[in-house]
Amino acid sequence: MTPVAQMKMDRRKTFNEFISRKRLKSTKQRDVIFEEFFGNYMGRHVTVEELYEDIKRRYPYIGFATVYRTLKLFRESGIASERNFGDGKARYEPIRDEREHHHHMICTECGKIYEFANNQVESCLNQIAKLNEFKLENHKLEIYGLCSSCRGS
Amino acid sequence: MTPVAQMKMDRRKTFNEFISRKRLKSTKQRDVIFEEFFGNYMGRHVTVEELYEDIKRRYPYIGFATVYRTLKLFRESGIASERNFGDGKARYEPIRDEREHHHHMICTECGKIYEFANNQVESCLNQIAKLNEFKLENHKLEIYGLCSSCRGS
DNA sequence: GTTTATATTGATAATACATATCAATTTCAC
DNA sequence: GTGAAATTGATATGTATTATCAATATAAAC
Ligand SMILES: [Zn+2]
Ligand SMILES: [Zn+2]
Ligand SMILES: [Zn+2]
Ligand SMILES: [Zn+2]
Repeated sequence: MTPVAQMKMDRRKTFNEFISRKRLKSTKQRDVIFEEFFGNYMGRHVTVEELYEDIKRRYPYIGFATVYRTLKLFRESGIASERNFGDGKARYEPIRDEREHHHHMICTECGKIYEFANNQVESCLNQIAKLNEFKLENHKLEIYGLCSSCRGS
Repeated sequence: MTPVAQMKMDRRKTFNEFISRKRLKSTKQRDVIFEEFFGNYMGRHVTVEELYEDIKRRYPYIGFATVYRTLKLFRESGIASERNFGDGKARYEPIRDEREHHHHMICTECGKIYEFANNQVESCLNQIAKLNEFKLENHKLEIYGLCSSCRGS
């Protein structure tokens, strides 16, 4: 089994456990949205609208609100992250590796999103929180600017 | 003259220059909003609604949209920063010192906003951008968690 | 000071994204 | 299968922001 397929299976397991722990129900719609999200949007940052339009083509009976609600469930269960890059639209990305933690560079010209991780920054933030007696729960770090393609033009 | 008063005068000058450079007009409303914003909200992070409610008490003739538009002008002219801390409401803060650059810690319990600055983080971000051939225009860094008062409870 | 062109204003409508409502339907423990 | 409870999809509502526009204020030209 490929690592990606393995990962997808792990997320499915996590989600199923979440569903049963919370006494929720598994439905056809949730299955479809899971498959679409973890099948086609690995490493991407999709808006609810985009995912809905995508799914609607093959599953026109699936409603808008259901996609919203399901992505929220994905987030709650810890298999997806919600991101917000200042354009007013929430974006979701599948969590690939629980230990993986990354931030984003967003090109203000073409809108492309790049990812990066940096241990030094992370430890700095922990230190800063500690210094201020602040219990760090999470943090948000984004770089906005021009990507290598766009800065040349 | 106190440093704060001096700073306020500097911002006023910058704004006036912006107004005349862009061939805009100075109005009674803009004066009132400037006075209120730079008089009572130094070091704070005020929402449009809050500022509007505050101003309305003494200047009921000033409209909602005007406050929105004026804060946007403050931002464009470089005398105010717009911030967004994930509650869906834009916040504005007077820029105290052009060289000053800071980020925020937001308490998820009481909503209090703390400021911090850190040179090491800044140089890390510059390096990261450079490494990815990314032309850094600006960046956003926030720490969410519990402040010292709230973590104790 | 008067005229005139243009920017501004405030009330309100419109937009955009997200959430709430609710009757009909589906799921699942029994 | 039965019934309680969750889910669904269509739609309404909420919330923050922006657009519209006629009336007004400003400032430059005269
Ligand atoms: Zn680009
Ligand atoms: Zn990402
Ligand atoms: Zn607190
Ligand atoms: Zn600040």
